[in-house]
Amino acid sequence: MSKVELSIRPKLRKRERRQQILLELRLRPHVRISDLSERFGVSTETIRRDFEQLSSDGLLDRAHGGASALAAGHYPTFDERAADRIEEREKIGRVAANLVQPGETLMIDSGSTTVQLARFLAFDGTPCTVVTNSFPVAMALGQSDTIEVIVCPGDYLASEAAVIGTDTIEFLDRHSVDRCLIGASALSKGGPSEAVRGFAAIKRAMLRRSAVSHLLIDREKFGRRGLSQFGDLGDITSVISDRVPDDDLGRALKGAKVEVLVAQ
Amino acid sequence: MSKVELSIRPKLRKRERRQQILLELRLRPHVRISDLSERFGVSTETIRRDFEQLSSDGLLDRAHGGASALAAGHYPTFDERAADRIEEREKIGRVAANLVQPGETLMIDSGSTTVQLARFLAFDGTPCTVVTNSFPVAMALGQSDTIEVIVCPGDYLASEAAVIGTDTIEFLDRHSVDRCLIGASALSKGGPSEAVRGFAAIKRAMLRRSAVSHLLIDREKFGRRGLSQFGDLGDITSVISDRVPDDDLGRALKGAKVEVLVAQ
DNA sequence: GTGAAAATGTTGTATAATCCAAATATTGGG
DNA sequence: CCCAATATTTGGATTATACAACATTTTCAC
Repeated sequence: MSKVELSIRPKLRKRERRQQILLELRLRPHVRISDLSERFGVSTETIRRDFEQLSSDGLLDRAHGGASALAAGHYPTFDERAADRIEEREKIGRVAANLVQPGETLMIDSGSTTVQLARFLAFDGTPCTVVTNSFPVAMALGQSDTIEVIVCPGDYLASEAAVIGTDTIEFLDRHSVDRCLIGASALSKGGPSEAVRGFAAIKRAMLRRSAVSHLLIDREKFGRRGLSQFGDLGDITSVISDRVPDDDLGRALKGAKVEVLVAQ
Repeated sequence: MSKVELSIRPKLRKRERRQQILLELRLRPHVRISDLSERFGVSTETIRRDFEQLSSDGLLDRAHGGASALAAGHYPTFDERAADRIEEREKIGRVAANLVQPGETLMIDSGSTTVQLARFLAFDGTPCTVVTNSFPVAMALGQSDTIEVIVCPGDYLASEAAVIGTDTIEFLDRHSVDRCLIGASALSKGGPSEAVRGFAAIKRAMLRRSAVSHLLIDREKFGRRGLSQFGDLGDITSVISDRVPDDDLGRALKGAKVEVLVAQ
């Protein structure tokens, strides 16, 4: 009777080498195949196979000639996000950035569309003060020296590179701003909703603390429903998207007197 | 008489693109030339030329087919380009990570050495709770699911990717931890000091709120004095460095009963 | 406008990395 | 010790990238 050792201990040499690769990637963002093969004294094919498996195990990202550590947050790589998809988000972000008047105070939440907004805001250099719970948003805005960025406290959520929790909510509740610009996982007649655990409360707080509220959302999310609703249509001043909502949702928005801005 | 405008405004398009590249590298560790050229709608040669300059400015690392973020933790600004001495910092970080006991609460401040510490802590997976004002530290720790990361609020300082200010100090003062692990710009007989504006107050608060204090500092900084001193030798439990301090400083440390740990 | 300078694009060639398949070496169980 | 399974190496065809030289476009001061 053969033991299950075969699967329990799938050979030490290979395992050890792959562990070393992962360790290396913790310390440097990128390793080259040629360097590793030289260092371990194995052929490049072997390293390539290691990369292949580690990559399919989701432990690293492949690159031509090497491999890199996984992105800190939940940012899809270039190949994942379709070229047209990011274009839509850029358009939405640009339109949203144009809404901001010099000297205003803002709240911006976490999300791939709001990061685009942040990039345009930073590029335009519109002087303003922004409160955010998102690392990428803060970093994008930080490139402009005319924008003051205030970061919320909270529990760090690595998958989204943002902070959440009661500290975050309390902090938001101590501030008041002219506008908030937030994303959502879905928008239906009932209102906007969010799939990421912990984000709904953040968005609710931002809606509560700002005079004007903009929802940045692409067409894909129309009509859907996320895990938890964080407001109803009446809470939103305007929706910014890449397409006009269909009749059903469109009527509901009109009924709730929500302005609809379509990018391009 | 020609104005100096030529150097003042070296074209916007290129500058913007390069900033986008750097931002992208903050969000993910590696970018490909092909992806960037497609995204910006420029030829691969242009991106290659961007990489070349950014690399010679010490802002990124080149790789075959792309570029990766610098191994050092804090994001270098245009004026500074000291990217080496990584090995020493890694050693110091490893030693510091070994000091942490499972279940402890920590405060970790911003700095290139403390980021190395964070990487080792995350790699070891030592279960603990960390309060930090540094984005890179939070992101590094976030890779481990055994570490709870609490981020401080505050004004975002882009050059260091960290938050500072009264919100940060107040937040720190509402917490108490077992250990703090902090860096410094300099260490002299008079005590540790810091060159970055706004950081001294953070470090002072962390020293105040923790039972045990470790100073992570490489040999280059011995005997120097930074802009503002943030404590005296007696405030420090131990110094972790890559070399024993010289006689003068060494005696002072011994007199103040500061333990000295030397990495390798 | 106009011309010079900078930035970008294009092309061709050298170099490097990938892929594939077959041969060889290594490992662990019996 | 041998066998079978798995790793690893090797070589050559294919593809991607690097680099340099030159052509083109854009920018901006005049």
